[in-house]
Amino acid sequence: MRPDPRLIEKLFTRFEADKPDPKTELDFINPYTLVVAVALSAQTTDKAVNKATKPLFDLAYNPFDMVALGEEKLSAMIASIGLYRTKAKNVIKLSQILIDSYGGQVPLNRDALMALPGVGRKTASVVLNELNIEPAIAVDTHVYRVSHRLGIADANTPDKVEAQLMAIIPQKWLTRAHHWLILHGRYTCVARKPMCEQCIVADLCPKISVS
DNA sequence: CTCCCGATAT
DNA sequence: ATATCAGGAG
Repeated sequence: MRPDPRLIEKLFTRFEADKPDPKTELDFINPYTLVVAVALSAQTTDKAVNKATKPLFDLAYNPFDMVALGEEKLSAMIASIGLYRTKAKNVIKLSQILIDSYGGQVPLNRDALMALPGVGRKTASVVLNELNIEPAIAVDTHVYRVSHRLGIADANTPDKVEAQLMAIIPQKWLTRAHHWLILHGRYTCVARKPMCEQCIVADLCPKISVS
């Protein structure tokens, strides 16, 4: 694996000028709603999640109100989202754990977050990074695909790709890099038909596509 | 590895 | 019709 340092330099310098302070496109109003929104976003677009969480968070923006709402009603409110039954179950369980073990607050460390049902490494990374607890590269479908195509990672699991990215990306960009890679993947280096004509680093891209 | 799963783009 | 979308758990 020999990533081209000029590619990262060019891509991130452009993003830094264009979008110096990127943040998640998921709507949330506090750490709790951030955890829930990210957990709901698995295999689902941010737009679809936001559409469902808008009325939901109006009713329940803390674990107490969420548990009071109950799994049945929650399930109905997020039925437009993929994998909604599993997610409803997880959100209720997770909320109950926050009440029982953390006084209704969200524990802001990786181990505690990952112990919550429906919260894996990727979701924990998003939360920790978004709340500026610690720099983290959440390797989702976009980051995985983009990293492979750009030739800045070649490992075959999200965890290994994360390690490669952490090692390659300059410290000053670590916190924002994950947002930038997602934005690049979501709007330019899209899965089906990448828009290489409008890509800032097309000239440096090895153009290795991934399935 | 399989299952969970609706909305949207192609 | 089918691939894809801020994955995680059994």
